[in-house]
Amino acid sequence: MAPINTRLPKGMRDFLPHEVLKREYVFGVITDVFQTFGFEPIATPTLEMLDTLLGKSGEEADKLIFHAQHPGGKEALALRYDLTVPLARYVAMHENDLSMPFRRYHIAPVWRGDRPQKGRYREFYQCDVDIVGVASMAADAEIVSLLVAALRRLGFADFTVHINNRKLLNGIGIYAGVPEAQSGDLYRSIDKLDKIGLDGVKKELAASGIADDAIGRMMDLLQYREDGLAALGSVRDQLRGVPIAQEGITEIEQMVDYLDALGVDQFTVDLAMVRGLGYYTGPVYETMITRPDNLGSVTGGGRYDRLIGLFRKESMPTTGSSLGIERIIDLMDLLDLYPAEVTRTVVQVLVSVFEAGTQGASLALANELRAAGIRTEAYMNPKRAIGKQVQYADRKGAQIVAFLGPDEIQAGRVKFKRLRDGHEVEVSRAEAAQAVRALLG
RNA sequence: GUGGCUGUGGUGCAGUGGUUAGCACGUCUGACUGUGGAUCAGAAGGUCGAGGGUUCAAAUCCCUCCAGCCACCCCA
Repeated sequence: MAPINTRLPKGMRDFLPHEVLKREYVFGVITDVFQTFGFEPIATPTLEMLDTLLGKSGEEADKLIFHAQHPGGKEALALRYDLTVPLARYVAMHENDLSMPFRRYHIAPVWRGDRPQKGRYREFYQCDVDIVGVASMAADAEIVSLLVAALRRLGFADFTVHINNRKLLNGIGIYAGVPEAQSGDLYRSIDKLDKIGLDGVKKELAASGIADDAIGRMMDLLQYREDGLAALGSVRDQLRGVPIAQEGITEIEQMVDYLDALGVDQFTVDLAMVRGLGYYTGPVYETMITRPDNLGSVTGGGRYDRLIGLFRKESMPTTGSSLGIERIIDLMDLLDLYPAEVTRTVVQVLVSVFEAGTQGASLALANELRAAGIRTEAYMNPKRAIGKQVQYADRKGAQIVAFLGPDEIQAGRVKFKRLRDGHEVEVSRAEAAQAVRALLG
């Protein structure tokens, strides 16, 4: 009989034990940083009503939403596309039970019917942190500060948070005279500045049918981009007659002040950074790893003061970011950032078994070690040669093997061998757990 | 949705028209009935991604489809 073939849905993966252990380590570090900053955990269903998700993140996003229909189902359901839109729904639904401002984090899988490629999957985890109910740029600065802290805690050193502001971008569009309908094309082209250069942007804008004089004015502004923070003064002068741009610039300046207060300096003001999602209204930020530079951004977020307003009468100012955990994990491997205590197996001690008659004694020893909080596996097949049992322990990455043969049992003792260096000790049963701890060092 | 590359035992590969498709690693058994990454001997494991075509003959050439990877679009 032909076995059933084993393929997985496109863009979805299985994880081996050692991979899960690494992922859990990353989740753990990030969770710890989130909590240190005073954020609370929440959870929401993987499925939402389709209407909850549609039309929130932009047309492109709608096309990538996974529809999830039960054969007899009457209501249209979908797998969540991100954790931000569910948050907006959640806040509107539970506002009675939440104290404002509400700071929450959420680590969970999301689904996108995207075409997979490097660092990109159809099912992947996002780690979101958001502050609901604070209009001040202090909230935005705190989010950025948190992102920097989390990345540093994971061991990243070479990265930069790029900061821009949607109001400023809008203002630039207005100043250049680009019609509202074409602002999407405009932003998209600007965002590619790094990839295609000023000339490339110019060509793309022309191809989108944007007027030459508008392009010229755009180019004048984008030239300041290199100056980062220092560009703001020139841009402010240039955009003197555009109130929305002035507002955006003021927001950036305030944010920068707060970042200084928080001791954050790993950021840059980047006039050409645009975030694709449709709901952003103010500051936007995105982190680029600067050393290996092929995996794209590793965090992305911004302020979306109007999103919650789609789910209740009045909106609430909200800002937050998502950490792209999958890319972070890929990079952790690439840069070898895992500490030694992240091991390939959960097992610290493998208790070997010599013969059928001593299996009970081996189990009893395992039980004692477990009671002392040591992660212990008892080998189950007494017929298997001891050498093979040691080999098994070594292959799977266990650190210590316990030997408990007739001689030791007779003497009330036990022998432990540390596989890393072959070092062996023999101790009384009463000292077993202590000896293991010493060997684990 | 568009384009490029790839598809041979569990994994990584060789084999570019000619007898029963090879190799390495892994797995299993034994030499070794109280101790690991070694050595030796042996074994299991493949409808060569699928279907069609060309040919006396196809893993090899042609067509279609499927899948994977990479890039674009977009995004974490």
